[in-house]
Amino acid sequence: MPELPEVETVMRGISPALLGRRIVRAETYRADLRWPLPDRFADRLQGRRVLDLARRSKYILAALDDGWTWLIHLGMTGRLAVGALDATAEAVGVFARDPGGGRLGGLGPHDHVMLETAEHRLIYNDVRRFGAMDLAPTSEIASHKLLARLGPEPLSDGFDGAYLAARLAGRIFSLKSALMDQKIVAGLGNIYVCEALWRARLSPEKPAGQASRRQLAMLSKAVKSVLEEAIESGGSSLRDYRQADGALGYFQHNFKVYGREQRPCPRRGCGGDVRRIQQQGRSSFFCPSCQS
DNA sequence: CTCAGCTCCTGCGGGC
DNA sequence: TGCCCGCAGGAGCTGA
Repeated sequence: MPELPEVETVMRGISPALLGRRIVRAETYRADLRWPLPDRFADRLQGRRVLDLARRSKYILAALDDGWTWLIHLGMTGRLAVGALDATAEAVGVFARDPGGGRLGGLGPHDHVMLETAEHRLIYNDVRRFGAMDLAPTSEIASHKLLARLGPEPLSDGFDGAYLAARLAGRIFSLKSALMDQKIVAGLGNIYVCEALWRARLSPEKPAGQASRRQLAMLSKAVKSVLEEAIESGGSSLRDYRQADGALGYFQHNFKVYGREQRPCPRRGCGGDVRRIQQQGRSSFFCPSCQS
């Protein structure tokens, strides 16, 4: 489900229940997600206090009080549902389902990890199990195998037109591929890549090395604004998720091109129709008449 | 090194 | 109604 804005929103959503809290109980219901869970995973979470919550790319990083960091990736379908155990606890049911009913009473299909603090229960659910969890020493977290080669955060100052120009010079692969490549920029996925390219009026098929400096400056700005708006949308609609299904994870976002094949391009005065093509086995949505 | 294609897994919606 | 096919928001791995 999640790209950077959704992961950011999930992290903020679980923060009230986890940050500064002690994990008093932890259980796993299968030994593997995408990869095997660490040895004695539940035991190693149990009793730990969460000192810090952060996001890097699409990973959530929870620093624990024993010097280890709990790393979470939601894959395609991972969700973290939070519910209150104590009637006095703050209700922070981001992505919670059936909050008033039996949800907390027992496990549902594809619930793989559960933990409790004094006041809340948090359940990791992942239908396709492309998600991942790991434990790594906090002092070495940046060199974790999954994080070490990630490119810059798209919302950081280091991600700009000059960076893209340097990184893409001479490259023959497409702009779509470039933005999807986590080593070039970390945290984008299929949806926001399509949206950013539309916003920058650049074709997903354009060879990356052929984009001008000016176009790449526009593109970096488009990436930032698309993500910022999505985070803002997620943050502002956070409360709605208390009783919403996780399927709304993309925040009833009004995508301009994603999923809008054959519908009119929403750009004023364009008049074109959105097309869908396949690139690297993934769908790209774009408007051929205003994106080149 | 570069890049395209395959792969893991499950569920859903559309067409016949 | 039931079956088959294509598709799904990720990303590591393989091999040309």
